[in-house]
Amino acid sequence: MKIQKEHINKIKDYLWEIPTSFRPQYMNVPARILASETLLDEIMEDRSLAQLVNVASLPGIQGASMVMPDVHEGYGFPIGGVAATSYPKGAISPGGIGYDINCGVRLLLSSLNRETVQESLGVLSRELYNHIPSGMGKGGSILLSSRKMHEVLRNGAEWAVSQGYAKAEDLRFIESNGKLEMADPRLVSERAKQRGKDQLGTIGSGNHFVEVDYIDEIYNTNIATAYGLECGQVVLLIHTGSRGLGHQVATDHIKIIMGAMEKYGINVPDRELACVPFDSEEGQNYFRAMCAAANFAWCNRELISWEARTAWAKVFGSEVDDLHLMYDVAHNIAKLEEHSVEGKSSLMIVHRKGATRAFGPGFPELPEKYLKAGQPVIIPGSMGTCSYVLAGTARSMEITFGSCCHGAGRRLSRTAAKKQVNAPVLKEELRSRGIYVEAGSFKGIAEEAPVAYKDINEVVETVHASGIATKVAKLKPMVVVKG
DNA sequence: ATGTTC
Repeated sequence: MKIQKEHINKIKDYLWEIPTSFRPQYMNVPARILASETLLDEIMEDRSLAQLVNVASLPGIQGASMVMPDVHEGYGFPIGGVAATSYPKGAISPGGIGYDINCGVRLLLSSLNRETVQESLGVLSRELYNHIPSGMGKGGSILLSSRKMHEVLRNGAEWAVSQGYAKAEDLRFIESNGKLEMADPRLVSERAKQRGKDQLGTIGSGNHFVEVDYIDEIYNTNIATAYGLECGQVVLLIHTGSRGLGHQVATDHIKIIMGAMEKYGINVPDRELACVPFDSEEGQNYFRAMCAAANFAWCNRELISWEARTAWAKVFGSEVDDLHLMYDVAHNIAKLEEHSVEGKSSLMIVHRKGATRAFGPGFPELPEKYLKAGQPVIIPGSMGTCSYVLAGTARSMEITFGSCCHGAGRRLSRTAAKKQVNAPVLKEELRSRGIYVEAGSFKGIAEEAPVAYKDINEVVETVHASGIATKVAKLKPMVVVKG
């Protein structure tokens, strides 16, 4: 099934729709695309839209299946996708969350400015690289006993605080306070726990990174002030997830759910969309295991922050009590949330895969000082390009179930990128532009080259212009640490 | 994304 332009209707600027009449035999709702004309052309080159149409067939799906402007194809669901299903009988589908459960990003703020750190960048990049293990299969300095693993899976970021690795004030600035109460560690397999036991405080590989940036431009002074952002300020960006543990949770439960579908009479057009009713035994077991893996990921980002703070103190002096958490947002997760479709409000299971939550002003979970501004939305660009901070809006609740894009989004496969990119040359090029790259392998650099990604500016302009989030600040990189 | 095919 190849989707052509003629199948897509323009609803309004930046919003497109494939109606249910395209595949009436299985689309339960329309499929919607948030994109500029340019990005839509790019999106049509891979299988993203075919996958988006498939998602519209999920049992109990509400409103529309949706993709953000950074969408690209993934396992079953497109990455950059949002699907809300009715609670409690609608589908839960692990493919709608992805293998890297609670992959997410956090932003830490320093009190230093660009000029002050300039001379220390070489030392800083090496200290960060040495303190934060990166790369495929890499372990860290903490080895969790099975008792402690249980505590991490149960308590998330809170565990890091209880062990003295983090400040209690961090917790208020993490989505869901870094802990999903539904987590049940007993539903995480022994094998998943084994894979994860030495992975706290490690970034992994692929698009995961730790980056030092400075704030290049402020677009909205009021919101920037509420978030604590100033022009020229040095900040730290961390992007990673639940590592091998979350991957194993997804693997284990996808297998179980594939085997259970038939007994619930569920038929989906792609086996990678495997799903069961949320309130079924298999659905609950997956969801509770997913929550535990999400907690592991939050604890992981907390431990990486601890390592970064340690490296920071070493370079800038131990008297610097710096790097305060601005916010930590998940972009691969399912959440139970109240949303409104056609004027009727109800509880839904919101699957976000490569999409961040972007709740508007007044949302009670927000820290008090962000209440009027709305939820911070952190959007990393590709390596060496810029990143953005935006704020969620009331509008996002109307069109995207309170969601926004999560990054630049791939446009070339990893294999295609490796063919096109000369990694040592790229590293030199970035260095000549003042960007220090510390990476475990040239392979990683080639796969993450800017040419392999969409234009982050175009993606951010799209979400800003469509009103689902509002631009607050632009970040430019100085140091990139990768696996 | 991932001890990149237990």
